[in-house]
Amino acid sequence: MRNLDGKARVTLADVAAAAGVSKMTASRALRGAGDVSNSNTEKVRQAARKIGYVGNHLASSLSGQRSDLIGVVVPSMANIVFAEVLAGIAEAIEGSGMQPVFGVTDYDLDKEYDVIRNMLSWNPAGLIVTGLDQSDDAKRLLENADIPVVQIMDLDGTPVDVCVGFSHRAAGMAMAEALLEMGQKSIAYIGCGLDTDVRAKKRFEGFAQVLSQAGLNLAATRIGDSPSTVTAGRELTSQVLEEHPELDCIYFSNDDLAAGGAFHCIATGIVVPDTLTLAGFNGLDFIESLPVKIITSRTPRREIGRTAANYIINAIENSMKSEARIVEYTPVIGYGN
Amino acid sequence: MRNLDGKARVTLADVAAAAGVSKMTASRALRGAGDVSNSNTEKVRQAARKIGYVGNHLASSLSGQRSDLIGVVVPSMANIVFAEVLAGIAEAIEGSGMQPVFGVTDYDLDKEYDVIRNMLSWNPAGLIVTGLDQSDDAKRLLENADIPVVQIMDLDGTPVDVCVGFSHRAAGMAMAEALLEMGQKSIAYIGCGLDTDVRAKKRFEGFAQVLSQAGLNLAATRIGDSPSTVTAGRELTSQVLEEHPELDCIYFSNDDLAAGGAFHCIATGIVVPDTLTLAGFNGLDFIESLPVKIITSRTPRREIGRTAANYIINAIENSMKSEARIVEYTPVIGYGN
DNA sequence: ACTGGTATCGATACCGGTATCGATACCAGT
DNA sequence: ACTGGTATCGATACCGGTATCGATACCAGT
Repeated sequence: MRNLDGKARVTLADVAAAAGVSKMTASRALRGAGDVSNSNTEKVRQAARKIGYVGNHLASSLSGQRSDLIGVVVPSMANIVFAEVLAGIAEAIEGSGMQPVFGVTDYDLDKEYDVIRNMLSWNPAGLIVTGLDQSDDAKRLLENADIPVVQIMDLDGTPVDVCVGFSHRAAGMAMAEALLEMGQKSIAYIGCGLDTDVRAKKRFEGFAQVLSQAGLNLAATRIGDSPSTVTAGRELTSQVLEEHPELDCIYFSNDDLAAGGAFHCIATGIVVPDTLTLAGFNGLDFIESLPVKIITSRTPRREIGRTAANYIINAIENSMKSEARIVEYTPVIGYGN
Repeated sequence: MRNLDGKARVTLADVAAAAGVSKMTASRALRGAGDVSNSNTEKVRQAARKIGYVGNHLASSLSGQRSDLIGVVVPSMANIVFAEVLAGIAEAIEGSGMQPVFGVTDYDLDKEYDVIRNMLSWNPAGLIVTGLDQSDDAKRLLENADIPVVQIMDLDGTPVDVCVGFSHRAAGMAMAEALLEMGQKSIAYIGCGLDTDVRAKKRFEGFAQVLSQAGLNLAATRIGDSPSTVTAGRELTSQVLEEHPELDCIYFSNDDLAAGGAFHCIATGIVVPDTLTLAGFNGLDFIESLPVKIITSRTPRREIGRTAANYIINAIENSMKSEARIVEYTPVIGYGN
């Protein structure tokens, strides 16, 4: 790396020399670490500005035995939900001097282990990991990491440290109750990728449980292998309705699929929600703008990201790991927003 | 950080001791750097595995004068387009030992400068930055960074180093030509946030230029301040059509707005595309599943991310910065996919 | 004049790796 | 027996910061 003049990198030693103090004093002055006179602090700051000192996070992190990196592990980036989580994290981190690094697991436990392990080798200040269902090996890594670890987006399980999210099981149950209360009788379920997306599966289980407790069986269950896309939702809905034209309600594993269902209904003239009620999950922004009303559970993705990042920042500033703590959100059921 | 037994971190020195060689030999063996006998290589590998050595990227990066971090700067994470770019980057990086770090600029030039500067202080191996329109200060940082820099998603301007993307101006022009060829006469434009989203603005300019060269003025132009959301698109479309019911075509600054327009039409019974043609930009996956056909320009977001990351990885492995190079994609106009 | 406390500063060691260079051993060729 | 080359290894210095501890100066109180 070169500085603005194309010379070799400007180091703290250069600043110290320019200010006429020792490296140590320069270091303290720039960090505001105290034990420096006002006049020297000012001299160092001016020198740093003048010669364009930037600082080297690698060095300070190595020396300080802790980096300013915050590791974020998400299952997918093709899903707007996790992108919004990252947005919340970036928002909370901004101005704190921390830097978020991310890894994608593709809903694969082995890959997740590798990603976590690789992240730990950066000595991050904290880790934000999606979900509670890591492999045992991965959990052990997290437990022994000796840094704040926040597991997000789920509550159904035993957190390693702190946990910020909501219960998917409860969310599925709540949706079942809401639909039953609306008087739905012939209810189908459509989902995708339940073998890898454990949280979608939890919702499904909670949903089915409430129905069966109410003495109702799912009129149809259709679980696809493809990713949860609008296109898949439209296709699966078409298939299910062909076999079960009598349905009066479909619960989808998420809003993308549900939107696909809505599009199928619009295209084929099925009146939603009068003839057929559609329900999704997440409360994506565009749901409220759809030309037909579909029900969804609004989840606070961005807020979860923000809360998780803030927790880590606080834990670092107070240089301590708090006792295990859980922040629970409750998805709100409604028509879009 | 602690190892699996709760002891203090396992270092290379521990591995070396366990294998009965020097740190240097252990280092070489684990990196496959040569100059190590086969027997010692094996001993070191086994020792490392046995005591659970993980390595410390901070130390190796600092020592090696270059980190394995790849910095990624995007304007927003609430937009699925950039999330997909990140997905492509993560995909390409996987298994290379690199780690992506990201920063969000919120379309703010000052914030962008800060983010870039902050990233450089991590001595990244390379930088992927969205767009060509950084501030002069930020450009100077990039030019002097002495690492591969890839600017993505745009081609209209002068790249600092390598450039992977497409021309937004040309994309806007192409869409105008396509719509003219279809016989559209009374064309409106609806966009959001053009003062900050320079790429959307370039598309608009190219679009308007072709129309005016064809002797056509925009029948209406509506530029909102809100973010480009489906909801905003629906609302703005409603407003524009109220004032200009005679329109036969609307070009939106992106697919989200266009989808909002489509939803408005569906809700109010306007037949798309027979009565009103709608055109967007990006080719988001769900466009092809909409119950009405809208035109869009499909952009290879994921591929751009992948290409950019691969370029950096190659540049590092060949330990050289190639001459300035441009990878140009051409968005494909059509109905969805 | 002496004592104890506070403010300020810098020398030194260290974080955990890698680059560099010299040392050593061994071998083939003459 | 001597020479030159190659393979292998490790001592040392270094990357650019920060923690720690001791040194110094200065001041107020007696």
